[in-house]
Amino acid sequence: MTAQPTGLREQKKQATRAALREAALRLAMTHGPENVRVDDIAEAAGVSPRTYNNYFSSREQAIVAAVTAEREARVAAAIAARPTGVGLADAVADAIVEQYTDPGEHHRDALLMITTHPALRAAFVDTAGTVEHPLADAIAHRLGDTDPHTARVLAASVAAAIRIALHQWVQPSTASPTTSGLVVPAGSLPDLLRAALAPLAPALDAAEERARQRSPQ
Amino acid sequence: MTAQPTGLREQKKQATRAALREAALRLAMTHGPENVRVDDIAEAAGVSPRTYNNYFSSREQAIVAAVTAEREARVAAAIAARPTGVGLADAVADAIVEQYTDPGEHHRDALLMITTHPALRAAFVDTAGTVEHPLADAIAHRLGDTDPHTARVLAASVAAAIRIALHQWVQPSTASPTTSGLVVPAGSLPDLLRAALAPLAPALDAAEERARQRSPQ
DNA sequence: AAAGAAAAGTGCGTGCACGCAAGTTTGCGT
DNA sequence: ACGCAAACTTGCGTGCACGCACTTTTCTTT
Repeated sequence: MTAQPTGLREQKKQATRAALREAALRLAMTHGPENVRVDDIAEAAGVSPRTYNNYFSSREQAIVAAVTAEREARVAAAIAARPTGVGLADAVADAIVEQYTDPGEHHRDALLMITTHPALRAAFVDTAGTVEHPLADAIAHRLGDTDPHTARVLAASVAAAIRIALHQWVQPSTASPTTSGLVVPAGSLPDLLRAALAPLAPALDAAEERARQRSPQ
Repeated sequence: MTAQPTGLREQKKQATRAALREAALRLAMTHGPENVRVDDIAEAAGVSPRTYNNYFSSREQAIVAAVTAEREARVAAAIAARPTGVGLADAVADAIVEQYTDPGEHHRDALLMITTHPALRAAFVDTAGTVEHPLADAIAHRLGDTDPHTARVLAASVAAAIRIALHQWVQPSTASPTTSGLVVPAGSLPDLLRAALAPLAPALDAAEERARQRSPQ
């Protein structure tokens, strides 16, 4: 699915993209994000500044992309990989948690830099929106490819939930005890993700149920 | 709620904001959006270009704001106004449809301009995100103000659904018949909104049910 | 293999977003 | 009424995003 033009052209494009985001991260780590201009990144990656802008529409995006690279596609693949027996809500939650838990390994210090710089934080949180389209495809396929509209709404909602979880995660923990007394002190990302996705479970399962009724067996 | 600093200061601020967005719309309508610079808008509104940027962070935002002004607050108020008897999902859907149906009246030609210019279209669709915070407050209040996290996720999901509906609405109608044969040919905005919100109804109602169980009566 | 189409890279120019450090207005306490 | 502190406005400078036209590279067709 989603046919790949697997040519030399696409290869080079991905190579350029990777070179750009890695150069961006490396320079940001060494000199600090404020002291890196796009010209520097472009030069380090061996392309013109204009080409840089053909790949990333903001400086922060390039830096953050080095940490979140390809995550979107992996999420979609992970959902597709879940056995059809498990419910849609669980399949989505498990796949997302799986893909969002690990990746900080090699980039632990990079994540620290991101969380300490507001502009990078915003860009990082915004990466949640990137999963929307792959996610919509994955959900639609799982719902039997009838009514892609529902899948799209659900995917957008899931993306929004992810965004909220990321937002809470990178927040400098303003653990303000509300009147209810119940405070979630910015826990681990997996917990935040599951907590954010939980309210959507009824919608996901209901959609699955409707799809099942429509095409029985 | 949401105390207003009701001073002369706030008054002037709102006046400036209104002057800016109306100037932006007027100039865009007469000269075309491409031929309007922020300096022109600022001059027409009687402020400096720098002040303009204190109110709007993009040129398109100012133009679009003239059409979508205050809609967010009105949505929140409309939800609060629904009787507590009606279910949360219906309350939200009704309030949103109510606030998104009418407003094009005085701005019919403005909307035509927006839909015909890609940059304005994007800005217009992005206004959906603005309702998120007021919406979260309204939903949280309706859920009894316990666990604001759920309300936030639901609000973000609703905002995402609105965004999708707006996107479909302003789309130049690529009515591609899918394999299922069932095609929604970019209908009226109320219909699109209800269709986009429908998949979220189970989640909204489930949250309401949980809130009811938690604090019975 | 050669030519033509398609797509990616590049240089340039323009308008813009935004940090910063003033200057100006509003609000509040006494 | 006075004056101080906070909020809003403004000018300036810097780096940036992006449209456009053009060159270079890759893919396709014959």
